[in-house]
Amino acid sequence: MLLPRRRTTENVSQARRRQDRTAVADTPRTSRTTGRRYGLRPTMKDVAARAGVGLKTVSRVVNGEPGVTPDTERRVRDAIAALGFRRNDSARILRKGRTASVGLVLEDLADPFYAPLSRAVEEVARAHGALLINGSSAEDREREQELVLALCARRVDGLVIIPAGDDHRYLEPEIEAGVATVFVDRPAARLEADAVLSDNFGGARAGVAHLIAHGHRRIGFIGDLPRIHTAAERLRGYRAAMAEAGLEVDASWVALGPTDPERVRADAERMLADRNSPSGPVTALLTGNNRVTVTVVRVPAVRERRAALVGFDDFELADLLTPPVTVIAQEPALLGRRAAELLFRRLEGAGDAPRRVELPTRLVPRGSGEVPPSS
Amino acid sequence: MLLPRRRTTENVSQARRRQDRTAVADTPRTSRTTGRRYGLRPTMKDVAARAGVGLKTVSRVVNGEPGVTPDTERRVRDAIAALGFRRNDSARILRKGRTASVGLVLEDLADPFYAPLSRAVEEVARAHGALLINGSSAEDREREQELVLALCARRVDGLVIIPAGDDHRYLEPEIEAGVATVFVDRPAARLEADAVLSDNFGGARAGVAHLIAHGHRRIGFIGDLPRIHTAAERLRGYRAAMAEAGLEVDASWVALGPTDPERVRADAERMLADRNSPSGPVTALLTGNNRVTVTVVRVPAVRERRAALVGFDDFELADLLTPPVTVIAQEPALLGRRAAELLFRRLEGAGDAPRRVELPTRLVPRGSGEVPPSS
DNA sequence: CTGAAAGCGCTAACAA
DNA sequence: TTGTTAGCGCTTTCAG
Repeated sequence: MLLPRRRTTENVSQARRRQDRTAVADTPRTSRTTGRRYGLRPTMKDVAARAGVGLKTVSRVVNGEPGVTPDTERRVRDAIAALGFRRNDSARILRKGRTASVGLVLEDLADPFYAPLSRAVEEVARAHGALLINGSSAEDREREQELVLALCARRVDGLVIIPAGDDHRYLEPEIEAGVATVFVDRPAARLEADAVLSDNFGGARAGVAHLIAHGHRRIGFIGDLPRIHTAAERLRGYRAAMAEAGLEVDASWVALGPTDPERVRADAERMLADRNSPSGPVTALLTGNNRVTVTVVRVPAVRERRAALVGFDDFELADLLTPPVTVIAQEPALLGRRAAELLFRRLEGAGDAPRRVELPTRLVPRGSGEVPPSS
Repeated sequence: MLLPRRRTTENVSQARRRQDRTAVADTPRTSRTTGRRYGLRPTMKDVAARAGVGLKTVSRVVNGEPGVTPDTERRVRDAIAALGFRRNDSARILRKGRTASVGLVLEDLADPFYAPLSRAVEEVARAHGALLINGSSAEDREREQELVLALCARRVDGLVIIPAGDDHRYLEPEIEAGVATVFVDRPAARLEADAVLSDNFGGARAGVAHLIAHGHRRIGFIGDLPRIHTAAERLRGYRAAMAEAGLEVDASWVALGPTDPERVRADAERMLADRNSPSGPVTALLTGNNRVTVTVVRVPAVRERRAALVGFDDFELADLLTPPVTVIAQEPALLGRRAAELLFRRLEGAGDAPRRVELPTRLVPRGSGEVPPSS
């Protein structure tokens, strides 16, 4: 060993010069202002050397552990400030095993429905001193799995997942290895795991019942891809309400698919004008989520109150549109908060059976859902 | 050393039993399905032992390095699958020095302006194989610093920051240590650093000039907190346009403050009805960001076209309101993309002087900004 | 109150 | 082609 023993005055540069002999020459840049080398970080050892104390003493000061005299502490703090030391959490994590971070996997960071959800998760994580690492699956199963496993390799303590995939058995070894996992908005597939969901079935059923109560008999449903749990549940709610009212559902009244505006608009216009349908065009629509709704509100028949509309999910400014949009409101922030709280309860050791939490939805009548059927 | 030397058949449980003698009893739970212990992860050493190969061979297989016979590789892969091994990236990061992750600090994950921005950053990060760690500052300087330093302790390779603070010198040691940093939406304060901004001054000036061109002389400005760079720049643009038209600005026409709806509504209504102002109430408003705008569109005078409105920032459904809202549009996704691209260019070694990129804004006339002044 | 030594799980360098 | 050794920077243990 060439390393000096203790209480030496070896500094960062000296220490690193040693290392440089073996290190890859990683574009060595130099600070224009201080002349200090870029990319070189002082370590606790450097701080210890500079302060003339042992390594462990520095560790104690950095972590606020007791048992350090004020004078020693001051010397250490001075050295830390002089060197610009910042603890390397990678090493800490490696040693401690816990990362104090949780992963969040959702479909699209920019979807206004998920924004409050992720903010809520972040708030809870922050309250527990954890960082949030997140990524979007873009509704792609492979990308979801890739992301989740990357987060597991980072050894996040826990995961909050809005699943895109339809088989989550790949998570079994991770969960067994101790990664707490909570699914939100949609349940896990082929895996027993905690889930926090909205009452999608009941919400959709209530929305359709509302339209029926306002005289509609021919009601269309435009929803998301059928493999998405929420889309399937809402369709089920739609069918249940129709059946309960003794109404048949014409196959042309149901359109599921991607939520891109062209597809949605085409389906809405077809349903509202369909002369080929045996029973004529629909007089009302239930839209399956906020992306679908904000497209359908642009359809002339809806704007001109020739067709009724109830949208799943509330959205900003819904009450200022013409007509104001009646919605089935979820509470995305609450979904996120409950999921994150459940996650941290698991991390604190709660080991009871996987739980399924279902949050109620709320019908908010604003006008578009109370438009009477046009003959 | 008690450790068996090589090609032993020691397995995870045996290895961990050793460890257990010293480990903190960390709520040892047991899987209900497999009986395997929770929280214990096989390591490369375990895999090597099981496959009957050396540690480095496992490393080669896991990292796709060449120089492993297909047969050996298969044995290693079998062992990996049997053990449910997943590489521990903490250790990898510690050794390699690079984390393949970037940090994003913004004001509020749920603000619709920042959502596309963060999505864009994520897309670019993903394209470069990096994970995104993010957090919100909630417009609080201390929380920003806390977050940024936590990310630095994690040794993120780079940072994209929407700053809330007014002094970023605390970042100097980090930047010198090699953390690439790009500010977006707002520049760094007291620090030379890359920044990607919108033309806030020019945008606001164009918006006010637009109102003046439509006959308005008494124009109010409702903006965000004056310490926020964008708010200050937009106010400056407002004043410039007024001055260029030879119009005096009454002190009561400018209101800066937090964007909570109560404050904003009160200011708007005061300005639009102010009989105390020497020159009478304003006939038009420039709102300083999307949060302010969505509150002001609810004010009766605006809805009834008794006052004109131009809003800074475009927002979803702006064109469907009554009247449709004229806006000065930024491109939040482009801001994010350019910032992230600049960041990765820095990470790839671009060492030229800090750059300041300014993106143009675009006036989108839709109706509310073309309302003539009411006498 | 303080510090030396061991080792977290991985990768880099160097043998064999 | 494969394996051995020496750390990465920290925390833990245990001895002063």
